[in-house]
Amino acid sequence: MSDSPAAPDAAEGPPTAPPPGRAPAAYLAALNPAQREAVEATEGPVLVLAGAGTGKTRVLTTRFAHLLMTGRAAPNQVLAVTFTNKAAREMKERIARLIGRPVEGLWLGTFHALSARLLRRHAALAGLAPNFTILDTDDQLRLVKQVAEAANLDTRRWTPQGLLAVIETWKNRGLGPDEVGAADATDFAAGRALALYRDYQARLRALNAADFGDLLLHALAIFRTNAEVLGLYQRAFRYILVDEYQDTNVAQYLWLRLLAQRHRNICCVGDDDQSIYSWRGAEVGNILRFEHDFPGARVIRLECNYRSTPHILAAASGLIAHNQGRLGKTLWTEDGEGEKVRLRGLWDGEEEARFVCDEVEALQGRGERLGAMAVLVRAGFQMRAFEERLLTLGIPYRVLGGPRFYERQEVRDAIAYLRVVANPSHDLSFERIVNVPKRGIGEATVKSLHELARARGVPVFEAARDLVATDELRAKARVALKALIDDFDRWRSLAGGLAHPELARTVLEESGYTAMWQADRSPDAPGRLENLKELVAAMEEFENLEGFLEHVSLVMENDQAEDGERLNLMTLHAAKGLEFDTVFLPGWEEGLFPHQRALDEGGLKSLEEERRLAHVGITRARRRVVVSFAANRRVYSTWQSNLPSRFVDELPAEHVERESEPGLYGAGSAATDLEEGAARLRAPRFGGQARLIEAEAWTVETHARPAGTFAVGGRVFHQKFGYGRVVSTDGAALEIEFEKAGRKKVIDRFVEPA
DNA sequence: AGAAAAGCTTTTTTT
DNA sequence: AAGCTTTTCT
Repeated sequence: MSDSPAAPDAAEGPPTAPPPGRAPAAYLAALNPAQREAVEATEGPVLVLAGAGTGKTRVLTTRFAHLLMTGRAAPNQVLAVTFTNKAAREMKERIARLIGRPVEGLWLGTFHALSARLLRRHAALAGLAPNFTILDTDDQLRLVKQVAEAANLDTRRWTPQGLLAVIETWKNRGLGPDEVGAADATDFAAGRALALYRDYQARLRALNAADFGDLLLHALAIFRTNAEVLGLYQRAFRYILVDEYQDTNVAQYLWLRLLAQRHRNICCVGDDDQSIYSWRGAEVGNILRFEHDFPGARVIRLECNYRSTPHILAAASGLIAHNQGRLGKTLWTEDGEGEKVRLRGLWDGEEEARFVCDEVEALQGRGERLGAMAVLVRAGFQMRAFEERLLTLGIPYRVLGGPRFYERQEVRDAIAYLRVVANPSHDLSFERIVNVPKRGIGEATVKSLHELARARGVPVFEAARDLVATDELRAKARVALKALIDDFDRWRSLAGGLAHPELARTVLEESGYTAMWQADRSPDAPGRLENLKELVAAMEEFENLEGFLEHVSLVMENDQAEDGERLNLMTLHAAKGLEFDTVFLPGWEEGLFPHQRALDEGGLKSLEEERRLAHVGITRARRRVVVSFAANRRVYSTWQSNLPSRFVDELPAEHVERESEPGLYGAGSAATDLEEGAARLRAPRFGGQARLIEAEAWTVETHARPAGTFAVGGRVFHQKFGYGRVVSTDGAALEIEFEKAGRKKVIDRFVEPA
């Protein structure tokens, strides 16, 4: 994010009048009518429902440029919010291209980056100093763990991760500890969760730190309690643009609503059919309720698709039409027919990988670019089979969306060192590296450090300084700790005279951190050293160490170089926003996609989200979609037989080319026993016609078990969980207390009376 | 403090 | 099954 110091109050001032009616600017002429409407509807609340491939980004950036070029707003009077730094960067570039020069002083960035910027200005109002640190996920977890342990929570029964998840849910909904009401209660930790949340927030404040959720929450709290500050920004931002509105959570919605209250010129762009992040707090409801939340809102639908062929579009539309809760759009295209969506059933996951990779080679042989093809999987573990096969065949590929650069252990360790150099009171960082590399400062030592620091209310680093002057510690630990403290003191004194990348290099050398990895003989050690070099190199772009550290937690990412022609391999989630000529969608099996866990835990809502995910997958393709499923798949240790996904049947038949091997529908079934399933599949194979009929008959049979076979209290048997008793029933959903596996929710067709 | 043993998990992921 | 984390042992 460009961080020009433009004060919001300086942004007030009469905008220059729009130029009198002339021929429409060239940038408008390039739009279709709906797009143009979305760009020109500058006043009042506007919801742009932008289906996949309908030119969403183009509308957003053109609208921004339009506001500037017509003089409706100065650059710092527009607030533009995105979800990822990548999206923000792209938008900035495209605006610059439209305007013809780079624009400075934009309030364009992610919710978090913008909130952080606001919060630095008004930190005191949130009880923080302006130089507060932003915790990453690792730090967060460590802190939650400390809080849980300090409160004597049984962390086996109630994991810190679980507690963090509860806290994040509250934060996503804009609830600080004092706003969590009875309705938001959770039975986590036997009702102690709220108190722990309070402790956690107190610890954050003591550390002068904010986690990601806090950035929004604190900004929100400031807006709510400080009319003056809110008014300042309400007046400053004449126009608000929001990208990916379907992904906003409640806190973000409230944030937007407060800021938009005065001018009411808020334009949200999104697609309810591409909402796939509810599990991390996104509320589809925000987009579904837009007209209600912003009365008088104009809704503009972008339905002309510039990406895919009619068959692909029709398949995607037919599928998504099975969802209930949606605003509804009809995508259309002027494109020529193209190929139907191909559908292929295979014996197992390996055969599926073989099939897909053969297809990739065949397409390559026909002159298709590898980089224009992608394999989109539901879950990470599916990738292994493809990688193996691709390596065998020598097809170059890249995996998108792996662990991010700044999430890597060695990068975090290095940053922790630098943080402690810059700020001795960064306890979490100090604790992280105090014994990395190993110095003989063990758990016991750290614990006493911690206790002392807490008792005296000083940073751990200070406590360490005091402690080494005493005989509290064992000689070995004391000497090591003393040496570390001296090191840090020395590095800090160096900080003035040394360029910060040079300082970083020195710290990593002298601390023994680099040496630790040089001595490490594991295969990934060289890569880690490489990453450390990259980190130091990345520092060059910042003016000083502080500047680097401020940005690192929010906006650092792995710049995956576009290194030539490679097949793209990624999860469906990671594919959102991308497009390819050819898209392979493997693993369309019940239990995998839709995922069993979504089915078990979230009911219809989750099923619909899974379906949206399928919709996202199909609409990534420009020209070719190949859907496949495997009858058998090895999941962890055991073989599992699977049915084709229900989504397969929801693809409209007239747009699908079924080319499955005979006999592959309907493997599995009540015969969860592998032998039986395998025997069925080894049986003589039928011709296409017969096979389909068999499959349908089978489907009817499995879905047709009469409801009410299971009464509360009845004893039942489940293939995976064993014997149990029915606790309650809710249609097809049974809650069963299993003798071995505990209480589970299962679907009735997976259990039988015992 | 460090090594060995035991245990646990395993959808999706940004900031 | 495997990889990682936590617990237990020395």
